[in-house]
Amino acid sequence: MLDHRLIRENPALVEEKLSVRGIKLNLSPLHKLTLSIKNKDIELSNLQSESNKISKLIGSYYHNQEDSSVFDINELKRKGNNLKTEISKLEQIKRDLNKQIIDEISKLPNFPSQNTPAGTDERQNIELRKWGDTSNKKNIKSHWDIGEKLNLFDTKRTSRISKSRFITLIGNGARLERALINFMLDSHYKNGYLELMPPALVNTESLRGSGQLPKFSNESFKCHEDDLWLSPTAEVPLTAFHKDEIINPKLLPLKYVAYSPCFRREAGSYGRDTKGLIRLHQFNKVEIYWYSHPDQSEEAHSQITSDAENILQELDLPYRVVDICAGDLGFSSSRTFDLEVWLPSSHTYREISSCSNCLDFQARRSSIRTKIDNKTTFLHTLNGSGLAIGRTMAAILENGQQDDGTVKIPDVLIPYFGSSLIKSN
RNA sequence: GGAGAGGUGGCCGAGUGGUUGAAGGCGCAGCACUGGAAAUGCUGUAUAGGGGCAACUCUAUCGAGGGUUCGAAUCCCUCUCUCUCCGCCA
Repeated sequence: MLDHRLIRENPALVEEKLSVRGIKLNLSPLHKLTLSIKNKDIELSNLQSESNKISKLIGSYYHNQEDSSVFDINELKRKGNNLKTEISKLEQIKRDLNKQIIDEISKLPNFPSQNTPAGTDERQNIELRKWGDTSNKKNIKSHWDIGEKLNLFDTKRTSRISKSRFITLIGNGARLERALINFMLDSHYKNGYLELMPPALVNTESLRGSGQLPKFSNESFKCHEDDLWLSPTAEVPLTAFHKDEIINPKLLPLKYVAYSPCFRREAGSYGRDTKGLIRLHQFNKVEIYWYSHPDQSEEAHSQITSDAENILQELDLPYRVVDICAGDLGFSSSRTFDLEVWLPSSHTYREISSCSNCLDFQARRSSIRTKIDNKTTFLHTLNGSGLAIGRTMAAILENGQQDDGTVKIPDVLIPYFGSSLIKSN
C-alpha cells in the first residue's frame, strides 16, 4: 500500500510515478477524500477534547466532594450528552470516509523503482545475463512427450479426479518432484534460510497484506464457507507471518524458505500452455523470502536473486536473468528480476522464478515494522521463487534428455533421487 | 461438536467505573563505574493521527464491533482468536 499521506500531500507525484506502469490515474477524487477526512478529524478531536474536559470536571467533583455551587453538575452532564451525539455522528462519517479511502488506496500498485526499465509490456524487459549452454541439439522432445513416454505423470485420468490443469505425478515423476523439493530446501538452508512450512489455506487479510487482494480475487480459489483461500504462493503466508509486529533491527535480515503447494485459477489463460507442467491450477514451489532493513533491500534483492540462481546453476540448467520493465511489473513489486530457464523443445526461456523487491509496500499493508534510531519504520520485504518445482522438472526432462529416451539427472540431485537416470516406470 | 478459562505496551504481567496510556519485571537505548567487559546504578523507552520552529500539546488505541454512563482496560451484548477438559479424528 502506498502512503496515504503522500496522496494527500502530493497526488500529482503519485500519478506521475504510477504512470510509468502505463496506468492513467485521476487521483483527485481520492485526494479530496483525504483532505475531507483530515478536516473531520480535526473537528472530531476538538469535540472529544471538550467532552473529556467535562468528564474530568465531573470526576473531580465526585472525588473531592467539592461545593456543587461551583458548577452545576446536571448542566454539565447535559452538555456532555449533547457532545456525545455530535461525536458519534462525526465518527460514523469518518468511518465511512476512511473505508472509501482504504479501498481506493489498496487498489493502487507499488511505485516502480528508479532502476526499473521503462516499458509497457514484456517486450521491453531487459536481459541482464545468461548462464549455461543452449546450443542446438537434434531430435529434441517436449517434456510432456518425454513424461508420457516414461510414464512420469498423467493428465487424462487426473481430469476425472478434478479437472484440466491438474496433474498426477507417477513413480519416478513423483520421486523427482520430491527430490527437487528436498534438494532446494536443503540448499537454501545451507545459505542461512530458516525453513517454514506454512498453511496452504490463508485468510482474506493475508491475501490483502501481500497485495493479491483486492484487485486479483479472480486469481485465487476461495472456500466460501470458511472465508479462506487456497494460497497462490507461499509469499502470502510468509508475509503474514510477521504481521502487526515490530521486529528488532538486530534480527534483520530475516531469511525464510518455505515449500508449499500453490493454487491458481489461471483465469483468462484458456488455451495457453495446455500441455505439460508449465501452467497448472496446483503446483509445488519452494519460496525464499527476506525481511530486510529498509536501507539494505537493494543489496538484499541482488542476494535473493543470486540465491535463486544458485539452484539453477547447481542443477546445471541454462537460464537468463531479466529485468522486468515497469509495464510488466507485478502489483506489489518495485523491481523484479525474473529467472527464465531454457526449454530446448520450444527454443525459449520460460519464467521459473520471480525475485521482487516490494520495498515497504507489503510491510505497510501488513503493518510490519522495525526500529531505526528509535523511530518505528516499515521494513522492506523481498520474495523469490527458489524455484517453481514443476517448471524445474520440465527443464530437467528437456535439457537432460538423451538419444536413448532416458533422462540424465543432475549430479546434485542423484542422492535425493537415488539414481542418475530416469528410465520408464 | 460439548464444557470451561482467557486475550493489557517489543515481551511477561498488575490492574473491576474517574488525571491509568496504564504499576512491576524483562528487553532495548543512553550515561556513570571499568584498562576492557560482566555485574551494578541512574535516565529514557508504546502505536497512529493532528497543531507548533521548538519545548510541548491535542485526539484515538488495553482482541474486534456495538451498548450502558458526563466518564469504560474495568459493567452488558455480539463476534473472533488462544488455552484446558470431553468427544471425534490423520
